[in-house]
Amino acid sequence: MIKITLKDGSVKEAEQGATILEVAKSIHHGLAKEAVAGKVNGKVQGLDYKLEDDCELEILKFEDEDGRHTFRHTSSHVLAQAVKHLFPEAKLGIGPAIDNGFYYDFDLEHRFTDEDLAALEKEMAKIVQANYPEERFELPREEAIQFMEEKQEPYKVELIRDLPEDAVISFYKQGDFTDLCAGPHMPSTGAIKAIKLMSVAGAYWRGSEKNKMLQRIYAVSFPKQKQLDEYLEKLEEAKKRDHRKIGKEMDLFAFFEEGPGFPFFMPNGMILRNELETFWRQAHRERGYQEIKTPLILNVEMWHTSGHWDHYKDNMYFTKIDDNDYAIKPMNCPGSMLAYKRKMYSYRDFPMRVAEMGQVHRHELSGALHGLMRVRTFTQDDAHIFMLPEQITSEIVGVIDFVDYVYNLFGFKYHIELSTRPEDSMGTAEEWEVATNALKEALDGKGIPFIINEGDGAFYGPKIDFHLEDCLGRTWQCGTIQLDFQIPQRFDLTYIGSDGEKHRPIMLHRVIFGSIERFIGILTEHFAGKFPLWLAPVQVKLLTVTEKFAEYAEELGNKLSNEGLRVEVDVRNEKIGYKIREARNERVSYIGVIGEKEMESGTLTVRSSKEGELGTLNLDDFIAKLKKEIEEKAY
RNA sequence: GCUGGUGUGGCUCAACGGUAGAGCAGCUGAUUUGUAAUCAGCAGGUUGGGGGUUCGAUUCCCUCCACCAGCUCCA
Repeated sequence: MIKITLKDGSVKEAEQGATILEVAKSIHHGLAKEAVAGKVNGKVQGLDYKLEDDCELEILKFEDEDGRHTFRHTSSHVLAQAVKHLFPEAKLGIGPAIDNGFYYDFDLEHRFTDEDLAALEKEMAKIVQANYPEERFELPREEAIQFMEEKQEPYKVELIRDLPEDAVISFYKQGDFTDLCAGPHMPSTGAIKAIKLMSVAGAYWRGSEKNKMLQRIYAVSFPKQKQLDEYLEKLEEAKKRDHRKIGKEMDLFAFFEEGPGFPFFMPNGMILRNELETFWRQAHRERGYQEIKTPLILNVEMWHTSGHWDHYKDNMYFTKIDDNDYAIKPMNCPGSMLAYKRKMYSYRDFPMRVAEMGQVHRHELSGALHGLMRVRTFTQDDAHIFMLPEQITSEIVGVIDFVDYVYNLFGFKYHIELSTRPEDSMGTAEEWEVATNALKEALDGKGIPFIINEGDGAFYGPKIDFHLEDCLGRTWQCGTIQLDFQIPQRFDLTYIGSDGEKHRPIMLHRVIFGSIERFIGILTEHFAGKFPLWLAPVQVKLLTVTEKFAEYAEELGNKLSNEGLRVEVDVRNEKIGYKIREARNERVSYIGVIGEKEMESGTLTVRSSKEGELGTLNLDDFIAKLKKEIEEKAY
């Protein structure tokens, strides 16, 4: 007998060699029914995995992330099997589970159409119906290669060849289909009751644009049809929050064919933007930042000095002035370096925090543009912090806290990534290591979890990235902290130390919002257009029941307006239901209805976009409520 | 940039080898109305641009542009 410690801490005895499924059955019949995999001493295993020693065991259901991955990984094999049935000439790429589903890559001359996807769904249903058991087997390297060569799967052969010498090479067989796979898998294909093939997209083999582009089929699967229906419904709901849709509906911003990737901000959008900037300036003043503004265009020589010419010119726009070459800035740092160099500094001046709302232009690939999230001109809420070596950690921590404060203000969830040295970079390995460690230590010191994003740093230094989610759960980098030993060298920045000698300052680049444009995109989707009151383009809209009350409504409107509130008054000769409907569609924060009883009692009947009906309030109470809400930046 | 898809009045969409239609929005008039659409009338489009096939193209073909999904890239 072996001892199995379960997730709740209880200990269960079982015969040596018992499978996870058998243990699940012995705990509860229902649990065994829902089980999709197990976690043995922290490692995910299939339900048929035999427990040989004392261990910790967690039974995984579809609701558990690891369980869901196993379920969908098996789903991807079902997809591949279906494709092989219908398109035997298709060559297999890879087919992993991802956060919200799974995909499989195929190399195939024929292009998958919507009709093909429908046919594949049917074929997959047959495979599920057949309930093929998943049979695992291992092969030595040469045999494995030979096996896949015989099946004419060149991509699989390449994968096997690239596996480390000592790797166990395993395969999973389900009916007439066998795939190279580390597993684990479901015991059989039968549990995958609901499958939806979502889309086909091109994807480079192994993620490199130098390789052939394969066809990737994205899909989702669930144990129950109902779960799939709910998922699809949720997706539809999420799409209603899309900032491109809401931006149009609320008239916040616009794009025109004349300027792809160049957003126009409309009056309502400018209110949001200006409120954000006002808040930003105040918050920076409180934290000891100065503010500057540097030009959009500087000569090309300077971009050689900064290193941008060598490492970034494909993303830059250029222009000529009097036959001399100039570039439009893609980043604010070089301008900030010139500003720094205008005078001498003492170590006593440090840390020196210099902020800039800087508009930059970058040539992004046409296919990468996405509403306000990725544009070709955007405003970074930039700052450069010049400091002494011993100030590095406290400054980084200060910025992390600043970002956290701002994101919490909106109730954002975020995750942090640490991006390390890219292939195309400046500086020595030692400098990169020191800089990377400084960032890492600051995060570790605060006990903040982060993931490492290898090779994704800026060309001049490693960075901490703060990622926020959009309506579909896609994440976008917003805040970033970048430690830079390179650009201060290139511009020969100095300060006078306590020893009277010249030294090189350490510099930090950082943004909080990241880009105002992207941040507004995220805000819009996060709040579905129902912005916190302090940001709302229209805070109050007064609606008259009939034209009789127009004069009184205008008078109230003026009073509210004089209190600094953004007010509109709708005195049109329309039914009150119609006006309410319209105001709601405009996502006005507070709707005030004014009719006979309100005029007599000097009140208004209020409806909040977030709280619904609030009843009848007198004007002073209403103003006080709104002012408090604005003051608190409540959301 | 790459792969696939889409492009019809301000918005959402219909039609289709025979020269475009609806709803909403807009304008005009009537209605004076109590919590998500009052009624009627009017106006609005060289069907993304260019080229080709055809007696005839919005429809078929080519090309360019933009947008959407994904890849690559990134704030």
